[in-house]
Amino acid sequence: MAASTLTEVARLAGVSPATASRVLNGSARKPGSDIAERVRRAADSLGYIPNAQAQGLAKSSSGLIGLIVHDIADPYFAAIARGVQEEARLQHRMVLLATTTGGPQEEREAVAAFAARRADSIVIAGSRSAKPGDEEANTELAAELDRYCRNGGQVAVVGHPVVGAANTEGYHVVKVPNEDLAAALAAELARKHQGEFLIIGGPEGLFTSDDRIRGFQRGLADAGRTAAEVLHYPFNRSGGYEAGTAVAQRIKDAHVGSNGPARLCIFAVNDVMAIGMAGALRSAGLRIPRDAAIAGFDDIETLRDFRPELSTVHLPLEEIGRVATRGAGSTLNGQGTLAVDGQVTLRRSTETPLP
Amino acid sequence: MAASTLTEVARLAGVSPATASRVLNGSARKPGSDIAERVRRAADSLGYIPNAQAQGLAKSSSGLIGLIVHDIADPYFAAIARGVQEEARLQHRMVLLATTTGGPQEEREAVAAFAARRADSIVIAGSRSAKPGDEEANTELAAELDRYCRNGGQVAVVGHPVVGAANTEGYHVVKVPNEDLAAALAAELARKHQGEFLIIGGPEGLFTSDDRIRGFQRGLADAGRTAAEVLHYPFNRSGGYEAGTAVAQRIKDAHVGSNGPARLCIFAVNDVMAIGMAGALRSAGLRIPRDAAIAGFDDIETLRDFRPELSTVHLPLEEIGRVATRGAGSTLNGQGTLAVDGQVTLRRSTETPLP
DNA sequence: TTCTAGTGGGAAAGCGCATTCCCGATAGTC
DNA sequence: GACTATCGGGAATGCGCTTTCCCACTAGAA
Repeated sequence: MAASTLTEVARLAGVSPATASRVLNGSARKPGSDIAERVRRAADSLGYIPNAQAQGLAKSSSGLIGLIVHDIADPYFAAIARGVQEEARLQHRMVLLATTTGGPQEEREAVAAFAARRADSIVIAGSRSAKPGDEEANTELAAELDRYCRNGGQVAVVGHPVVGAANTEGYHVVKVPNEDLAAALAAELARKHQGEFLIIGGPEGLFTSDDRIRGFQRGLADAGRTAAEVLHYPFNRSGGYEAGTAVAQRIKDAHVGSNGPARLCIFAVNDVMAIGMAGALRSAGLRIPRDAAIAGFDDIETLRDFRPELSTVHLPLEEIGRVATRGAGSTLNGQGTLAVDGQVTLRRSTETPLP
Repeated sequence: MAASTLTEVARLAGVSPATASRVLNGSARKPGSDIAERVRRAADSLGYIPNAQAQGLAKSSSGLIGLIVHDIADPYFAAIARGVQEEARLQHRMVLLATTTGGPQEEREAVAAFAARRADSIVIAGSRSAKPGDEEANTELAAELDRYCRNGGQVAVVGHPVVGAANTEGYHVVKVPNEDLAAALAAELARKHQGEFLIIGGPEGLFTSDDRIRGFQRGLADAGRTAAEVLHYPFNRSGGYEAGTAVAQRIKDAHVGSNGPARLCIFAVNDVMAIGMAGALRSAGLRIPRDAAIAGFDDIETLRDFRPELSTVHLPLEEIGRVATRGAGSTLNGQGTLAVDGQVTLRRSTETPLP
């Protein structure tokens, strides 16, 4: 038994397919109530489910929202995804998920796939990158997005515009003030922290990472401190852990002469890296904040149960997901920049330990 | 400018739409290489992207996999989603996401929406429930699934069959031996733990929770221990926290007379509840494992960085997602039960503290 | 009464594609 | 060389639905 069609419903109700369509799927024209009732009963008894593909084809719109993340199991993306999902539900749309661990090339494929499915809008949450090898892929991604927009699609990018993307109508950017927030964080930390600073960044060329690094350095400079050394590691927990093992050795070495330099303050450009870092330091027998201070960025939900409580910059992740989806959902405001704000949040990991 | 169509490509290449279709979208018949080349060039120059909706309509299949979870930001579901996503990519399909915080009613809607989109298969990861008010909704959900299967859809349910679902062809269950694993956990804990046991469960009627409770009790009984008291709270972190505040008071009261009873051992039926519980106890000034032992279930990735290290039952969550997707992807093995296994994993949270 | 405006329903034309069927041309067989 | 199989391409149909256009009919105005 194949799923029953609108035509079958119409026949059973003794009306034309046109009328059945008008009754069952909101149309401007409302058929008479007796007829409507008859159609509805017929649909019910047949267990009619409209074929969204056919509807989409006829109306050329699909009720689909494409979401691109690097890794859905990363708490950062998961939180954004939750926001997207919420807003999508409000708009009676469904979310189409794509994960792209592998950079612009995969993102381009995802955009093409979404375009093929005629998604109404696309939300790109993964961070943009301008790594040396990625120029071409980035250009292609931009071209793909451009084409998608010109065909009436709506795009919202979280954090940073896609390199080289034309400022087409339908192209939105959810602006996250990464740089300013990182600067504010640095300012706060500089106030209460006398020792050196160390920055653990993602790969060079990753905008989110670069912005935060730049901001942090600016904050330090404004506070009259010397620039911090920057280490580059993968932009995930493993990267943080890796960095941590290296840093742990340094810290120990520094302590050798005893009466060593003041405690190091480490800024990891996102929370998962900070968590990895903390894990590595702990494995090495170091304690936080006793032997080093650590701060992260994002304020992912995981931090709630992480100890020591991690200083970070709070970002309204779900809200970001909602805003992006909303922005990409209504063509009303045309192109434009949507903004969200964050907040420096100091916790125990950067407190000065009692002597 | 609207997206270009196959017909336009064909015209530009000077061939019929049929030929263009055969060239661009893998057909059994391969047109001559010169013609193929011409078509491909035409498609390229027009930036042709096939309309998946139309393809789906014509072929009546969509390349879509529907995934139903309670909350995509919950680490448990996020991990499963990652597995589903991986496998979907292998199958060149896309994942359609639905979150249903609200029980069978919403799940039914999600299934209907997936059916409307003609998803090739559906993976249901949220746990089944048989709460008193849910009978009707459950019946409807079962009916909806049944209809979906009869129309050729493939369904994979994680953990527990949907109540009342007919054993239709195309209906798969990924069996998780919750009960046995919980029993094994209880056995291990009974060996090293002398004091009383306490079980923090989810709402009554939630199968996953009930199975684990039953298993744990059985394990205790087999070890000659008296049955544990069971408390019911919401099946998430908040539920665990709530339970924790109540339990903290008990523990303190018990200690009042000093020389009180042996340390309590708490089994929370999933890790997020265990984490919430641990958080509440810590807030109340209690320490783990000094003042109480805690064990969870699932071994979510978050545990890796949680302290104290939580004893739990390891479940291969990503693998579960993959297996479910695979099972629901190939109609080869027909209906049937797919199995995964877990492993009791004892860590510090249930160790006996040094006196 | 006659004409117009308005109303409610149906017929039919797509939406973009896959696919069946058909047909001309070429190759192969005796 | 006549006949059949095979191949490569095109015409046409249909997937299930929306929407425009058209028509019959009723009601109101002159």
